[in-house]
Amino acid sequence: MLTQNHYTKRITLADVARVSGFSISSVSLVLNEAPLSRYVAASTKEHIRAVASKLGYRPDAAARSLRSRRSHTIGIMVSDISDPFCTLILQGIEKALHPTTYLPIIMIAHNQRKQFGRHLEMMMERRVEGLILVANWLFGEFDQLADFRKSQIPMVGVGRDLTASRVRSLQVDNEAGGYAAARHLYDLGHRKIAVLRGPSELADSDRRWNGIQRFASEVGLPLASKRVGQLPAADDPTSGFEGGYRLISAMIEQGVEFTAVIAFDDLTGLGAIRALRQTGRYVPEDCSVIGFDDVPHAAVNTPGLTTIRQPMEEMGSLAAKWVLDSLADTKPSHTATETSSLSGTLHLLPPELVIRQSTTRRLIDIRTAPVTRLGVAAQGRSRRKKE
Amino acid sequence: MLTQNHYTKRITLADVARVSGFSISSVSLVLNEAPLSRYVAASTKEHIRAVASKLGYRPDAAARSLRSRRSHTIGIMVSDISDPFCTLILQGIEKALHPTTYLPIIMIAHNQRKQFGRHLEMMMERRVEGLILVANWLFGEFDQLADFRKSQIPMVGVGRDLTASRVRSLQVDNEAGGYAAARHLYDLGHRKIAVLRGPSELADSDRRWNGIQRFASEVGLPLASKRVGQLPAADDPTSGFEGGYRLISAMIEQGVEFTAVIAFDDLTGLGAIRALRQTGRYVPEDCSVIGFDDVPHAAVNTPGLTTIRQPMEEMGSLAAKWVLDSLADTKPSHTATETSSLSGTLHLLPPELVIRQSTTRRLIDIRTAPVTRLGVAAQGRSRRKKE
DNA sequence: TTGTAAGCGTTATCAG
DNA sequence: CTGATAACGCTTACAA
Repeated sequence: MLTQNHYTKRITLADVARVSGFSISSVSLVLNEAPLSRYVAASTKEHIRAVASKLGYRPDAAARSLRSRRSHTIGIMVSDISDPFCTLILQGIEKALHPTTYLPIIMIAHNQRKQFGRHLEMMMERRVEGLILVANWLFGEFDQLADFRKSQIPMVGVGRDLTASRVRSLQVDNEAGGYAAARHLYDLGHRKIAVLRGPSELADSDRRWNGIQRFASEVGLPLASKRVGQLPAADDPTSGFEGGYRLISAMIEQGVEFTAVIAFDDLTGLGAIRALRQTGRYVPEDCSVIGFDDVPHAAVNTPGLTTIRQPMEEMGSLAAKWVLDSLADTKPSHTATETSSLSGTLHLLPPELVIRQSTTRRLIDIRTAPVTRLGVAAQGRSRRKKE
Repeated sequence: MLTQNHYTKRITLADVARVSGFSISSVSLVLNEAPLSRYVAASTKEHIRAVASKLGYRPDAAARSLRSRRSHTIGIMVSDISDPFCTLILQGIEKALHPTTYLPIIMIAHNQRKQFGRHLEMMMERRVEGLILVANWLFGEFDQLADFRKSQIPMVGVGRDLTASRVRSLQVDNEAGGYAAARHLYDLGHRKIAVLRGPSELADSDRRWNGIQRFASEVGLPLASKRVGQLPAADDPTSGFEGGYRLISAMIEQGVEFTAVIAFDDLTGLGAIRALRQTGRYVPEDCSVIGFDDVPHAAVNTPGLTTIRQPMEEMGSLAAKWVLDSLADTKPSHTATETSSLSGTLHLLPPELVIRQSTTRRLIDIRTAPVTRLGVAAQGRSRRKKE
């Protein structure tokens, strides 16, 4: 009344109290359905609620969290929102957080160091109660992470191994994925397999490669170095398309022979397909291609891209559950059994081979293979004449 | 000191004041670089700042916004985070907001009414100062929108026409897009053009169709109804792939002839390609396909999908600028020249034809057409023999 | 130049 | 069962 506000008059608890004729505290109790509101007369409750909604009362989040010292928010730092990999993880996080009282505060770093730092800073200021780091590509160490650690705020990383920054992390088992990819192609009869490794500064790249090598050595399959390419360093996850295209084009130009390609990720695989197609080769008839990730692109391509699937949504949900669990555990007064013992942990989830149409038996065997092996949506029915 | 907090002792202004030996207000002035801090001795400033950073002081966002009555946040409601369409708009918004002091608060509705409402509610409670609605698919009217209007909080919708809910909106010119698509195919010599319309409950669907019809009637091109299909209602934007696949499969099965397809969106176009391929037809040799949107899928498909591009990032930035402008205009005391006069406005941005490899001259003309017309990355060099 | 003090809208403790 | 009242951490007149 005194400080008559210009335009946006906000409805506060005091207003509801005044209009309803009850005290602020009663109103607060009722509207929050606090335990003590049990003793409030039903008629009173009803009246208060009616007034509140008639007035359009909405609690002020800032005041509430100032007083209660709880923000009820969980910070989600996403390195790149245009990458479907991150996006799907986000979806999983969202779903897990939805039934809780926690609100995800999403911030986007656009793969830029400065933004990471700035946003971590804001998350601290907003007093997030937990932090999930969704990283698809590079992710360095930041001062703020140390502060988060000190504040005992539960943190978990998804997508990348952030244990070096002492952040508990969640990731697909890249080694197993590489192994599965190699095995799939080998089982289809391929022996000359080209491998497109990821950029060297990505740890995943090595892990997948290790898996491939492990399988190869188990079955005695040689991996000629002329058939192994490596994507250049890049700070953009979609650069794989271009990279795959270039590497395969180069191999073809140099006369390197291969009947199958293991690509670092789906985009790289699609780039490979483009290169093959442009030189008159068809996938999968002339060459099989397998990707990694199973981003949406893979399924809608023709031919559908066979790939090693990362359970992205599941990863997101699991990460969210971890922080929720930590949050629940945090109540016990003494520091419990050292939650920090988990901080160095890296948890691996199993990948899954998704067979679509981009991989098939070596051509020489193809006539004898049952058509149904190619799957429902196989596009190979009217096979191109061999010239 | 009194309420010795168990674990998370927060550093407050009072702490900095005590340690530095100055008063809370001085510390506040200095750390905020407030106008009045001009009169503070340089040495004092330095000292205060040093203490603050040594102590690891971080202002409490809740307290700050409670006191200042400003949240410095802009709410972004995204209908579906897994849709690249939304994601790219988001990117644009982010970029425009980044240089400002406003923090985007992103909420994801997963295309579910209930979530929309719930999240709008939370945005009100968090006292967002502006609201951007990023909708790719359906978006109904919500009670909360009325409240936002009442609170004079600037709102803008991107992607869908929300003027029915009296929200100023920003959208691509769908009619022009449809027109351009039809024209492109016509110019390539196509006369039997199949059209896959979007779901009837999407207004965009009609607009694009109107554009197509307008062009057709201008050049006297008949659009036989047997060549026109319509996607079924669906609440998932990726359903277009399936839909396009089905519609084209059906047309083929019924012996309908066509040499080109205008798809409602890119996913629908990719579905069409899948159907064509599965019946032994190649794109673009046997049939051209044009999409709409230019989501990332379009570029990495082989053949690259020709499409009508929506300037999604630009749309996002523009939307953000609009709310920032409204925010700036809001200062003048008297209600200015009715900002609300804009509330019914629908702003259209021009689409852009992006020619890739999925469209080409009608086969009969193809031998005479210069190869360069197909673009740099044309995959048609080793053309399949006609059987 | 620096300090004092009055709130911002809630919640929670403690009397009545 | 209901009502004062004291914080929560910060900003900002106004005093000194």
